[in-house]
Amino acid sequence: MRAFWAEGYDAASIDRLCRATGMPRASLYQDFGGKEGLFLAAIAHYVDTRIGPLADALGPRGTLEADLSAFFVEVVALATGDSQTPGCLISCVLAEVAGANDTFRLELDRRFTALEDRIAQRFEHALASGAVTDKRALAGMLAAVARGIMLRARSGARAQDLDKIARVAVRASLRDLT
Amino acid sequence: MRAFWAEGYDAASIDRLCRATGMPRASLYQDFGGKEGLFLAAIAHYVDTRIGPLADALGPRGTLEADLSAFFVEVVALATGDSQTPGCLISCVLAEVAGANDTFRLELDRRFTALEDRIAQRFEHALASGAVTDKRALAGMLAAVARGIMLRARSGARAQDLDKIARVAVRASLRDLT
DNA sequence: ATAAATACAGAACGTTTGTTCTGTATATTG
DNA sequence: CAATATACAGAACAAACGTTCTGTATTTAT
Repeated sequence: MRAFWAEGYDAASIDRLCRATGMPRASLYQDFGGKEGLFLAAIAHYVDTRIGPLADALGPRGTLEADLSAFFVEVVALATGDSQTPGCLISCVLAEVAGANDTFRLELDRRFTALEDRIAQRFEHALASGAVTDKRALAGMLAAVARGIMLRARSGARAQDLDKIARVAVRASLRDLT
Repeated sequence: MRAFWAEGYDAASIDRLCRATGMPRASLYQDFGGKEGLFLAAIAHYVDTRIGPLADALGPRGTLEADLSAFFVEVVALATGDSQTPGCLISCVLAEVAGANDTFRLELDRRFTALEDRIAQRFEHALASGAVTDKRALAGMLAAVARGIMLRARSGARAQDLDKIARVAVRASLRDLT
């Protein structure tokens, strides 16, 4: 997972992946069927271990504002926490290979949709069902900000600057609700 | 440019690039020095022909709201206009290879910063200099939304849904200004 | 027209790629 | 303990990679 994350899909060679996982080539092909299968397994592991906590921060635990802020704290931490793996495996790596590979494009769509659903669900909990705002569009907007933050981290942006962006997004989206 | 955009950096082979450009291999190496140089030239051409019009839409031409809306119309059009090249060459392709290549990471940072500067400049024009809002953070937030839209288009999202996200972002950011 | 320089098509280079195969060691099971 | 299956390390594979080279057209400039 970390090899794909740091270097990208094509640049991470089977040799390197074997060394990184401590896995013999034969077992890798036995267990995952090939590079594509290994990559999809890495994505699944990434979602379990990295995106999971991030979605959990949405709660509901506290106020809507507190939960959204906590979510973005996790986003920035994931994007900048390890200097060897800046950005997001899904937004920065899967998104590239999704251009020419239908399997990967569908996987990307599934993972993107899942996060938006999770954010929209938090809004459903917080707001009267008759609220004027389109909750799915609002969730999509916040997910877009999160992904933009991931991309910006890939270019080496400081966590402090990304935090500012996140705070603006949370405040603006809350004002949009009224 | 379109070959890199559609297939990604590594997947676009020199053979394919020669066929796509109608350029002999020797001339390609003569004029661009190699694959990296050709890719950087493709990025520059992309900025000139695709990002330029998008930045021009920011004006100032009309009201702040009208100019921001026009900007996002261009963003969505660029992201979804050609089904063979979904998303953004910079946000979807350059961002991946930036993980393992310092030249590309610096290039990514330069291009990202340039767009944020352009958006911030539009805010400087519209707002009293003493306004409470951090214009750079607000510009960074809108740039993040634009890049999130580019990513979402890479997964096959419909232009109609991306437009909704853009409208929410414009409205929320304007409310944040007061 | 003649000389110098550039442009070109394609073969050739050595690597590296993803994948499969071979033989041996290690577990597992009855 | 014996028989069978699994796991392993590394060789071997054809294919594709980025890059360089060779010889021949084509253009440019005097």
